[in-house]
Order: sequence, then C-alpha cells, then structure tokens
Amino acid sequence: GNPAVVGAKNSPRVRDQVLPTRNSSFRVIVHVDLDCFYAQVEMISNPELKDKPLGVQQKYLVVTCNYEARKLGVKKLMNVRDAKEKCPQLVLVNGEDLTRYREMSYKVTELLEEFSPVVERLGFDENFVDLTEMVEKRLQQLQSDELSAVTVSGHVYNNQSINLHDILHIRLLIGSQIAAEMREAMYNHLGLTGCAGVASNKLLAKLVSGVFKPNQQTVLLPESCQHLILSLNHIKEIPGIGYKTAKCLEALGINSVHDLQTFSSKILEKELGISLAQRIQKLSFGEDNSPVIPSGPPQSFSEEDSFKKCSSEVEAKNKIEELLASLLNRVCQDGRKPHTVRLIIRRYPSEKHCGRESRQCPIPSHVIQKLGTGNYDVMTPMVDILMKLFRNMVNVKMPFHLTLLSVCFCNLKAVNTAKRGLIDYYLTPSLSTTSCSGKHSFKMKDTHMEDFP
DNA sequence: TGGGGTTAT
DNA sequence: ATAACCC
Repeated sequence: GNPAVVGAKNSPRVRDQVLPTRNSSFRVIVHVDLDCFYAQVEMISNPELKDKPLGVQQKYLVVTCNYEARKLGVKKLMNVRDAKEKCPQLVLVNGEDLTRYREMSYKVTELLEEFSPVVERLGFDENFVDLTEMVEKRLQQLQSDELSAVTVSGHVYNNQSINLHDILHIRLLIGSQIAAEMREAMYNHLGLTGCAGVASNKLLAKLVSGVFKPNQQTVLLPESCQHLILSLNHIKEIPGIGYKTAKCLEALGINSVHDLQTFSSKILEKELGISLAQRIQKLSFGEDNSPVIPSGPPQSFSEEDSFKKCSSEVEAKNKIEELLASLLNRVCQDGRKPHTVRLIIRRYPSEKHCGRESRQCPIPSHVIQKLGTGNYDVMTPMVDILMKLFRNMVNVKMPFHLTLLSVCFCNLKAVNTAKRGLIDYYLTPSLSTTSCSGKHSFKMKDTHMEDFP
C-alpha cells in the first residue's frame, strides 16, 4: 500500500530516513491492562488478603476477584451466593466506594504519561499509549549494526518468527521493550501487575494484550494479524461491537468474524447506517485508524447507588444528599468547576436493560462560585435544584418505585480561562484561599500575580 | 449485574 | 435526553 512504508521496509539504514513519523502511517500502540484491578488495590491496602481467595463485592455481586479465587471457580460478576457456594473460603471486601480505585487508576495513567503524553484511559484499569514517536527516537539512537541485536520482550503472538530486516518488526520489538519498562515501573512504583499488548493499532493492541494472562505481555507482528482477529469465536468479542450491534448482525446471519468480513458492504450500510457499517467491517479485518486520544482530566464526575426500593420523596432526598456530599468533595479536589448537574433514575420494571431516565440543568453561577470553597453552604441550593429535577421526572403524587439514583456533575470548566477577570479573581475568596493541589490546578493564562503588588 | 466512564445522535 | 459503546 503506502510507498513510504514499502520503501522503509527493506532499508538497512534506518538512520538515513527523514521525517520517519510523517512519511509512514505505521504506528506502535500499547494497551496496558491491569490484572483484577480492584482486588489488587485491596490486597495492597491489606496484605493479609494476599494469599487468600479474594472477591470484591458490590451489592450482591462479586465484581472482580484475585487469581486465587479464580482457580477455585469464582468468576467476574458472579452472584455472591454462587461464589460462596463454589468457594466457601472466599474472602469478600466491599468495593462500592470507588475512591481508592479511582485514585490508583489515575496514578497508573500519570505514570504512563511520563513515558509518552498520549495516553487514553478505558475504564479504570486500561490505558492505550501511542509509542510511535518514542520508538522512532530509540531507533534513531541505534547504530545500524545494533539493529541485528534488537530483541523482543515478552511473547510474540502465534510464535511468529521475527525478521530483523523488517523495520516494522524492529519497531514493534522496541515497542515491546517499552511496554516491559512500563510494567516494571508500575510494579516498582505502585506495586501493580498487569498485561500489555503491542501492535500497530488500538484494536489489535487490545486484543493481543489478553492472549497471555496474568502479568504477561504479547507483541503482534503484522503477518499474524488475520490469525488474531479470526481466532475470535464471535463478533461480539470485537471491541466496538456491543450487545445491540451483535444482535442486529446475528439477525442478518452474521455470527463469525469471517461472516462479517465477507458480508455485502452495501447491505450492511443499509442496515446499520454507513458510519457504523464501515467502521465495524474494517474492525473485522483488524483495521482501526482511530487515534489514541489523550484523556486528560475527566469530563464528568458521578456517584450512583442502586437499591431494591426507593418509593418516597424523603427517601430519595436522603440518598441524593449522600451522593452529593461525596461529589462535592471530588469537585473540590479537581480544581475545575461543573456548570451542569444531572439526576439519573432507574424505575422498577426496568423494561429496558439500560432503562434510565435523566434530567439536567445549568448550575446557577452564584452556586458555581461557592463550589469548592467549603466556606458556604452549597448543599442546600444544590439539593433544591436536584429535587426539582427529581419532581420533573417522578410524579411524587403517584406511587413510584426506583432502583437507582445517580448524580452527575459535567460541563467542567477551568476557573480562569476566559470570562473570569482580574477583579473577579481577587474578589473571590475561594481562589486565593483554597488549595488547588495536584496537576489539575488552573493556570493563570491572562493574569500574573506579579502584575499585582 | 455494579459503579463508574465516553461519544454520537 | 437518550442510546450506544467501554471497563
């Protein structure tokens, strides 16, 4: 395909190439996936749990468990009853409060960002890193006679033979070395183990990271791409094809990855829309040009609680106050301010699998200003707003039965970017008195303290 | 199925 | 505001 790639492929003198990342579309991506993350965090918190079968419980579910427990038959998302039956010695810890998991999760992302700033989070326990530039720099440091001494770190998918005359192989091997350094750093600095997959795009990196499973890594060389994607037993195993799309494809008689590869593009586009159809059909060939997008700080903060039954307004208000109190702490830490608040509910016969309803509204500016100060009561006005949203969704004069409440702060804005001026800054106690520790502290773009004696 | 997250429509 | 996707 790409002439630049073909030209580079047989070139023995890597250092003579100019603009290596611009004239080639070949990327090196790593997917880093922590082993049973919540269980690992719990074992670090309490080392006595280390050699015992451990499960992390949320409500009546074991959401994850360590490998001791897995050996004894416990699976992720298993009912507590079933898990105890399978494994009576199972130790359970409650994992409904995500605070420590979230904090550790961001420590991992920040550690990876030290290698290369382009890090995309996927959930709390997975990260993608684009290593293309880093690999290119290391290649340029190598003398041409050192190329023949480059070695792989970890497994090579499908036991494929390495060709050291193939520059793409060399790049991926250097990627595997960086992946090993990342896993070493995660273990040495944070005490965490995990898997890594190195490949030429996000899809393949993610698929290959799971091939050797706990605490190992695998690199995929281009010649084994089809082997990997065709090794999947069902289209639903392709990240990007979820429950709904899989059902839709099954209705068309598409069950295997090969079925999807060979299915009529025209018909698929008519059924799923051109965008989704073209995207997933490319995925079925292992093609994925989506970039690694730096996640940066979160776009939203939310807290939720599920329960068997909530059927009165007072009950709902109490739950909302609990959720809100935790959220206000988190928002205070972040340093930015949310400009929108949302309330989410789930009603009892949750007809749909994901039957949630929500109402949102802007947060009044006088309330925004009080956020993060701790000096003023922000609970009262926020609860008032949330209860109005609640009554907008739920007719409290009629019987109701809710099984979930969630509060979300979103539309986060840095405090000083445009509208806030100098006078405003000096008149707002929160900004001069609140400690904004951490890397998310706002920057004074147009304002400098030196300007004001 | 929990308690989170994201983007597209 | 919802619906899809991810963990």
